[in-house]
Amino acid sequence: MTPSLFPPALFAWYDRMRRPLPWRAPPGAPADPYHVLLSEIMLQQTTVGTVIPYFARFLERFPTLDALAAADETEVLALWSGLGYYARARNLWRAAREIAARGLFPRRTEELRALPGFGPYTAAAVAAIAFAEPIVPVDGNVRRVIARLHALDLAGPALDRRVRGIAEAAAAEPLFRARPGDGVQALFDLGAALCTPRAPLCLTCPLAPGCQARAQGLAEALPRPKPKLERPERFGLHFLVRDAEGRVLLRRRPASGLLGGLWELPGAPWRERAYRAEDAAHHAPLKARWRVLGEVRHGFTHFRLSLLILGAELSAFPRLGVSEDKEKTGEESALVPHAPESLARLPLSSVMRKCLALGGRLAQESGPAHRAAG
DNA sequence: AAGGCGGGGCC
DNA sequence: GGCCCAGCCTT
Repeated sequence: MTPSLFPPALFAWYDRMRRPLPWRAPPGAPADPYHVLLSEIMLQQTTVGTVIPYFARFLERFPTLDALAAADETEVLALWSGLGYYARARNLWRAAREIAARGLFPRRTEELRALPGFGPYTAAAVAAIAFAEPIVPVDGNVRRVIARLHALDLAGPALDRRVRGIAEAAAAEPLFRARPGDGVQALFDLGAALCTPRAPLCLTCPLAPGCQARAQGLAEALPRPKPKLERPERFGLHFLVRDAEGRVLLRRRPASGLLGGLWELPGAPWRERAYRAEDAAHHAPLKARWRVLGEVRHGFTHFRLSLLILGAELSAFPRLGVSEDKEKTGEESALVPHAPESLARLPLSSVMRKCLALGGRLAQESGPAHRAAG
């Protein structure tokens, strides 16, 4: 007897417990496709609590999909600053432009899948939530719920294949076909509130009666965690230099790759060996009396980063930006002075905002320049 | 199939 | 500290 993914108890629980998230329409009302699209892109590998303030700011600045499509890519990237996975911002902007140019919002999974940044999950989620297509998007929540409901003691691609098959079969269940958007969001809420990765609250779970992992005492043990990959340490050396007006020298990273298109403090390439303050002479963007401002640590998905930050104050910047556009030649992009009040509207990563926060120490303590790190 | 791609909240 | 999150893309 295969358990149902969408029993009546699930909808009853959802109708009582559903989270009033800002992109959700009131019960019974149709969801705004633009709101659903925007939230789903933001929610990729990102928690609800993190997304909510970003979602609000985006809607305030870009109330409609057409407004987003008409914006500059850089402004979208700036509004995305701190949210991470910045390719999402570019893809979101490109997707909005494609939809606006076409004049019709794609409604089916197949059409949504063609938009940039729309993989199998996001396409299915938008189709189900915004357009009531009976398809079950498989995210981390759904994978966990299904793995437990069917006691799938698998991992990796094998688990994904089984889960996908079960999700496709579940899409045929009558209760789900009557309320596809509520059905998938019920699974999300279930995964967030009850069927949690650790310490699941099976006692009040509407799926508990049919849950095979629960019956076998395996609920918390499934799904099996992926083997952990090691995170190597990398080191950088960056320079925070200000002129008398408080302007900071920044450069733009290449448009693709890590932190693509974001501004950063000039510095030396990130490497496996630590830098010392003495390396300033070789890597500094200009001649100055550099002081150690501090060390900034930051964790990325696949490596840890430790940045040594040197600072200096100049009365005025020397002539900068010899070449207008060096990016095509593969060289570093030009240094550009930025006023402090403009930083909030600039595409900046969280790690660089940490570095800039050390700038407060520039104005203080007028002691002698440090000669060494640590 | 595997790895690059952010960041923060939680235990 | 490690783990996980409403994943996608490239190789």
